[in-house]
Amino acid sequence: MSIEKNVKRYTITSALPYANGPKHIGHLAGAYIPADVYARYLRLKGEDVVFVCGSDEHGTAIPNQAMKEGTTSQAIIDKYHVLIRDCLYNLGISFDIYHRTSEPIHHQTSQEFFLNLYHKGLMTEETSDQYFDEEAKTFLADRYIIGTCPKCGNPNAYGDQCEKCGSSLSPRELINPRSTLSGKPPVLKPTKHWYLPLQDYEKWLGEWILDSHKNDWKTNVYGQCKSWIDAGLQPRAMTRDLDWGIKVPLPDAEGKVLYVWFDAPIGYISATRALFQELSDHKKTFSTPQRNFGAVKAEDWKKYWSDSETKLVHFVGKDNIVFHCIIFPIMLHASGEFIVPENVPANEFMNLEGDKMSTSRGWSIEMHEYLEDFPNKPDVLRYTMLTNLPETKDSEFTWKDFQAKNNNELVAIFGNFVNRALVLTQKYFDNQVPARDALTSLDEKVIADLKEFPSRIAASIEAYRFREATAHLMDLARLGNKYLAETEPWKLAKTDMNRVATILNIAIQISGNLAVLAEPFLPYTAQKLRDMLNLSRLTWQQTGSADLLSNGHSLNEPSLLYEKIEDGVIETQIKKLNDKKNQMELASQPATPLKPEIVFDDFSKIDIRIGTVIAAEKMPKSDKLLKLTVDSGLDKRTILSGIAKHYSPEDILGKQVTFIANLAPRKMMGMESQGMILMAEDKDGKLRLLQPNETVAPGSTVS
RNA sequence: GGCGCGGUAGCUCAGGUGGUUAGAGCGUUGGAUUCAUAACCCAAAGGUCGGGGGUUCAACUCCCCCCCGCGCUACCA
Repeated sequence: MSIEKNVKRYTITSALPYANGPKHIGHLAGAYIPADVYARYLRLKGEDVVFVCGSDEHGTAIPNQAMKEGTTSQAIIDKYHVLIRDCLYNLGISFDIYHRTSEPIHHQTSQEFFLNLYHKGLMTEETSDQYFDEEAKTFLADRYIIGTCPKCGNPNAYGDQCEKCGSSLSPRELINPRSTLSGKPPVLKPTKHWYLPLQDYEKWLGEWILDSHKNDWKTNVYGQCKSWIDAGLQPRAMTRDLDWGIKVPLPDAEGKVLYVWFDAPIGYISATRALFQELSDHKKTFSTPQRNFGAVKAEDWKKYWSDSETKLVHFVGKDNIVFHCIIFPIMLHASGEFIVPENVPANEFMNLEGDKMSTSRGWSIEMHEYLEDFPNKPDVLRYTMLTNLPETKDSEFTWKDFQAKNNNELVAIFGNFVNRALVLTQKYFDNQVPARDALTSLDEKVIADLKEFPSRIAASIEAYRFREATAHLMDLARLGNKYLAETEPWKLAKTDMNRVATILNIAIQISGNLAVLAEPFLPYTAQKLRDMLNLSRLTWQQTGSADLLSNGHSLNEPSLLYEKIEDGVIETQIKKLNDKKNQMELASQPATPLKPEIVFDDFSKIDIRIGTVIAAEKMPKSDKLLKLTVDSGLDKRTILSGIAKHYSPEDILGKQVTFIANLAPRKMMGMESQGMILMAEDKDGKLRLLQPNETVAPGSTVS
């Protein structure tokens, strides 16, 4: 059972975007929009909240991207930091600071964190043999080593993963490894690294998550954590041999940096620290304070990370659960100086038009693309995402839905109600808020209903049910439309202006409430509506009232809050999406690099033959393996082949196949495979049989 | 295969600890209306709650088995 703690302040974090490229809108669904709603809501309530984020700029993928773009790591992070930051701000994500992990204060914070654990004896040292490029004089990150995959024979498998068969590898498993830096085979050299013994904290995690957060964490998050904890944790290296990152602050650690997943979450702390540093210095290099923090001292950041009366909430996507629920909390807990998160309301993924979003495959809507194509419409995207957040399972974004949400809800319900109320007031009362006369029971009921909305919306937000909260907001506009439909003030205008005055007063009060209550969800709309109503910023506590705007208060000229989106615009986007994907497929897949040269003798050692599949069945307990019996001309042999995802046993039965006949037998899943079937791999990873043009006798050799 | 999360109206999704006729929005159909960006408002049609067992007076809700989707993980010599 979780203990309700007395919350004095909130620290809200959104996952740090990795600055190796643009980010698509799926990220918004997980980490940014829900966090922003939460933060804006708390600020409206007057809570003491900081909302921090920043670019994650370390790790091997940054230098990788630099190589791809033919530039430096620094240039990459500078470019994408600015791009991502500006997109997030333009979408209304109200960070108090958007920092970056390349800043000195973050290096310092991370190093202090590391040293603290080190000096407490909480890190273990281990020396192991790692690949070293003698020419480049550097240890090679897993990704920088290419070799033959021991599992599928792909000659260009990376040291951490074979992209052909998808298996995760360690560099030592590669056959004939070579460095991508020099092309030479690397040599093994001993290197020392520092590990965090995660397994020592299993008991603590069990108590903290499994016992005390069983009821208040989302089931997907809790289940994921339980799965990890039950499986047992392993020591995890917190350092790497790399020249891009934060130096390990120890004397014997030349050429070593902190593991990017060690330093990245510390970025939340550094960002908070930088925020208070800038506030106390009256500088705004990275900070964009969203409220008046008053006079603060640089050390005040500590309250947001150390005080038990602070509620820490991490907003992340499901890919980040393990880091934010297991590894980072262990770091925080082990340090003895920091609080651990109160909740990690991770969302699932948002798919796009029926397929997974992916920047690299071109199946995505990038944030900057949206902002270019739909300038001044950040709220439409926010609304569409909010109504369809993947809170309990993967959800789906479609352009048609985007159009429908805009046209049928934002325009037809929200915008229309406000417009009706304002236009009628302009028409009958010269843009002055009319005074209410005697109330009918309907009026009283509407006023009573209105009063319920703030607490209803608040309850949903506080339970991290943002989709539901958004629906409640729209229901308030519905209440307004219904009220006007039932009272028909345009008819009464001919007979009873006192009645019209009463009705429009109430309609205007509902609009005023919308202006405040919409702020967490639709900040640009809220601003525009406040301007129209000539209303200053109010607090959440003031809402629910039917006296937000006083009698005689002057309104400004009404204008439309939203505009319709025509079919053509949507068709253009769908076409653009498909074009982008097709273009990516052609462009993004460079031919795999050439293998080192061989001589004829090397080739002739391989006995390649044609055989016929005379029996085929699924390998029990395996998703990937097919057990084939092949008539090789010489014998009938068993060959296990990892093609189950591409061919069913019926597909392949009776087919001629090309196989390596003299490969040493190898046991897999307890069964011996006597050879290897050759396959062509298409760009999308599909495997296709390699067959002779016309049928040949089983056992025919290939040369 | 193991583990986790899902599988509810045409579509996108809600449905603490089992209990009257299973909900919302959109879409569809019909009605009403004209203040409003032909929008709003009312109503109806539409679901054997993935399939099969079981527990119970009673299950969408608990248990078991199976099928499908997603994620992690193991096996694609």
